[in-house]
Amino acid sequence: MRSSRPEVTEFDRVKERPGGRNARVRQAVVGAVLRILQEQGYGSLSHRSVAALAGVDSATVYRRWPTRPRLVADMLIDLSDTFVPVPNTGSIERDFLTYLESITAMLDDPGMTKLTQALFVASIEGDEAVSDVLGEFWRGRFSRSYVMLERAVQRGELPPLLDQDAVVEALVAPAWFRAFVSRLPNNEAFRRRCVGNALVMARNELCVSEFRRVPGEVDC
Amino acid sequence: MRSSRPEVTEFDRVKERPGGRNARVRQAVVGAVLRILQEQGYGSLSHRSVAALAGVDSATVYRRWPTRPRLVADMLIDLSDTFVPVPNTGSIERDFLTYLESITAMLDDPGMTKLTQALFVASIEGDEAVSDVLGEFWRGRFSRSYVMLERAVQRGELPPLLDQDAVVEALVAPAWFRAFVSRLPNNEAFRRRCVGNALVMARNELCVSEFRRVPGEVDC
DNA sequence: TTCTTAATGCAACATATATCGCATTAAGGA
DNA sequence: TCCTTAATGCGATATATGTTGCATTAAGAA
Repeated sequence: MRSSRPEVTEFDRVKERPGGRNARVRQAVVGAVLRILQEQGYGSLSHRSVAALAGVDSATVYRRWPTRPRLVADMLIDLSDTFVPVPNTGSIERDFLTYLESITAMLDDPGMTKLTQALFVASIEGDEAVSDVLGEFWRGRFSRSYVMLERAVQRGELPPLLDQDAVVEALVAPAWFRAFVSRLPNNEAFRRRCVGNALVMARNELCVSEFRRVPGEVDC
Repeated sequence: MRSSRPEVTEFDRVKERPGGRNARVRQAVVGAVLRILQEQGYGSLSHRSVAALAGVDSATVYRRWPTRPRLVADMLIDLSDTFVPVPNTGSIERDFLTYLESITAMLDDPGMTKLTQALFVASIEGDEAVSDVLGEFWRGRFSRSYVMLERAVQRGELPPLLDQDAVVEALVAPAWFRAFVSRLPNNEAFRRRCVGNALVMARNELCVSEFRRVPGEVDC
């Protein structure tokens, strides 16, 4: 079954007008979305509220961003600055601890908490395209931290790493888990334990990932 | 400033009627919430849809559960059966792997995915009381898995553990992180790596958590 | 400048969500 | 059994959320 839409040649495509008013409206809307999310949270994000803050008509917002998750996803594309700076202290232990402290500070900051929660909800409520955008966003954030690992390898603090995701996940995943799932407290002892775990993992990566082949030697 | 509500004695408290119709309505509503969440997801959960499926009036649902997150939280209180069985294979390595496979299977199952996502959204959109209920729910789920650790300690596979949360988090937090944040693929190699990491951590817990006091001996 | 037309603003409209008053129902006690 | 009254069902109402038609505006090309 083919669509009932009449066939069109490529020349029939809509002429887009990316410059001028088009871009101005997008900038205003996207900025309004960010402000509303940080100051009030996802529950206060509506096409109406965004339109009012951006100074455009709500019908315009509806036409270009049919759902709330798309508003969030499009806002995110412009959010190029990082939330979390990647430290460079000269020691991988201190780098890890500083980085994790920044992550947990971000997860505790009210504005960032609201924004992060909004990304979660948008990712869940949105369609496949939206969750792809958000997943790509987070992967980009965390891949920036790989430079910490590379510097440590160059300094000889760590062996060459096979899987950088694995080490960064060991460092930060428990903090996210506590913030959003178990809601256990996120204190200094907890962060030190995560740092120690990530370090052990990075130093014994081969052994850890293939533990089943050398069952007696798991702890290296 | 005191409330304008007239003072009341304890005897004036509302007489509750927990049995009979009261309980019947609650059971019908809570069951409807669970069905809607598993079959359609949080986006389809409305007081109207719940009322229709439960066979009660929507005003009744509004009166007893003013918000959607409260519907979810109250449903959860009745959900006493575990999502994830705790294995007992006789080997902590196999226990860990089986348990993590169950977790990831749960995170992949469509019905459970919708339900879990709904818990997330409800926790974010709801008030403090709701997120407390959901946090308590998850902590209860994961504390059931401590028995795996205790059996391993009794068998002599693991040393006595100081912090069971830490080990379980090392095992499961990366899977949650991938499912909801980075959306990286969740394959066999990944799960084995998580198991190996949790094992190393459990076997070197003291060393890991206090790495800063013995910097040269971090890898034990 | 003038012309074409995509995009906007505006208003009317439709539907969904939430609240309230009131008559009716039924649980639990006398 | 009858009585009291908390809880429900029903309808009216208010507000929020989306959609559509159309005249107007302004970007980009001639």
